[in-house]
Amino acid sequence: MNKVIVVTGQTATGKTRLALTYAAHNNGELINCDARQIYKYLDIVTGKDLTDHTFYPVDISLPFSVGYYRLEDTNIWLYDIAEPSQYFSSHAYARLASNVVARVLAAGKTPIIIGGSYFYLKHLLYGDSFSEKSHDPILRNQLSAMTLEELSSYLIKLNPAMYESMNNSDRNNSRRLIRRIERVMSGTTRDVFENGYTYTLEKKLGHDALDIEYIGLRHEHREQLTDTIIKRVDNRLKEGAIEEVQRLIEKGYTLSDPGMKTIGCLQLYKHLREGMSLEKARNEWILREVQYAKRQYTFMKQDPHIEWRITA
RNA sequence: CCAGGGAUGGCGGAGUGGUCAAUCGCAACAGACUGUAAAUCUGUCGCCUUCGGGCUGCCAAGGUUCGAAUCCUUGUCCCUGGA
Repeated sequence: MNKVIVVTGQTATGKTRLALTYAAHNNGELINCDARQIYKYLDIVTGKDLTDHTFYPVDISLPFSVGYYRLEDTNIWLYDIAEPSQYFSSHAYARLASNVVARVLAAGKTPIIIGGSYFYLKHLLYGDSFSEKSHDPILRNQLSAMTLEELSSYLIKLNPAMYESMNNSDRNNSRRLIRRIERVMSGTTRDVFENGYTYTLEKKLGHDALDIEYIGLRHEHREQLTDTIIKRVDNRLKEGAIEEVQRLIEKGYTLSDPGMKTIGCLQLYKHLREGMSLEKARNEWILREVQYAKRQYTFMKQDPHIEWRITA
């Protein structure tokens, strides 16, 4: 039976280190599942673990530059697949990642999916729909001018059941309302997670069954989390995070580009362009990252398959 | 030492006699998550509670008033200008 290893969990828990150990013992290759490391030029801020910056492209005829880097004695896939200005989605991730998983399996190796973007992972492991209808930027743009009340009544008019199925939190979330409207208008109203937490990865790959080892790494408590993140942020600043963001600014990227909203990048942008002090930018970076780590665990702990481990 | 300004819940900051346990923002805590997810959104947020309500409360002490975070007196501390 083909083996697939998944290493997810909170940020700054040493996922890469663990994944590399797995790779060494299982003849594995790493597949990135980090929503920010998919962006080019965001290396230091997102903490890409690269020693050799030679990129080996592989054409899989999708509008992203898929390929791998060499890392220690293995390969790491799905770094640097999109421009910071490029729209990316969980759906695109699931397609790309399952393609790469198939490729690695075909080469007789063990795919090791690694990263803390649980929403992406959820789509890859449990998502069931590969609808060809993509997002509709024009529609989204039009809808984004509407108020919450207008969006709600519009959706109720289009499909009351769809609105009814939303919880209070989502009904106040204009992005979610817009996406529902978009789904209704494109006819993709089917539940992508209709099978709950039943793996759908096999089906996507056309494999019979996969032996999935699914690890989640988390911090023991808040203090440890905070300490680790402080060290990490200071380290990235030392490694040249500011200069990296400066280069992005010089390339012409602005806060309207998706990649620029990355934690750390955003704060350094404010420091470089909006007069925020470096100290304040640093503190906000740390804070946002800690908050993010907590959100990650809230989301992930619902997944019954994750085998949790406390990071050392 | 003189003149003026100010002290509000973990922080910032509204409120200038009743509808104030006190707008709002942040932080914190909990949660949501069907193509932006390191995103976006929701709930709680003085103490106690049988969730009806009860208690303490806006620097301190005293006073005015039916009633004070809000008015008066004194004290303490902070800020600005002048000696």
